Amino acid sequence: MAYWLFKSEPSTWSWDDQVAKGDTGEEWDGVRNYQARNHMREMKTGDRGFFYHSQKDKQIVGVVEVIAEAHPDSTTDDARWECVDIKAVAPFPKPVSLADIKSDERLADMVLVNNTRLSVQAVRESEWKLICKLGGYRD
DNA sequence: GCCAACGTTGGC
DNA sequence: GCCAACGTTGGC
Repeated sequence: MAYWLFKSEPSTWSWDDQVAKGDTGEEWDGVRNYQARNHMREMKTGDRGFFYHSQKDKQIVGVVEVIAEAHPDSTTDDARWECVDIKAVAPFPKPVSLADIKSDERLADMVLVNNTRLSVQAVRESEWKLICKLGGYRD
């Protein structure tokens, strides 16, 4: 199983919006970046991801699950762009902020720290476990 | 609101 | 194929 991180501006698409979709989930559309798209192509049903609020929030607020593998992005006719569907699994009892992550040397290699602009990122298993712990979330 | 970092575009 | 110009993102 692989782990990922999905980043969104809460004013555009927030954790609450995601939760409101329930188990039906929603496609993670609108990605127009090759690196991010390539990550989505690698995703398998059942993979887990963090849901990160950028901009004002700057924290990981919950866990999502991939429920459909890469398919054409319905918001464009451009065949280059694909996306997966995800659903909310559970919120973090204690959201983990960017500042928390930056202050922990064990997370210094996270993409979130080193390539802040990438909207869909890969997360290492060690990072996943540590952040779940920090967030008070039991997998 | 500013600015750094990065990706994309388009002229040559 | 290179590189300058431009647009966007996101942290501060």
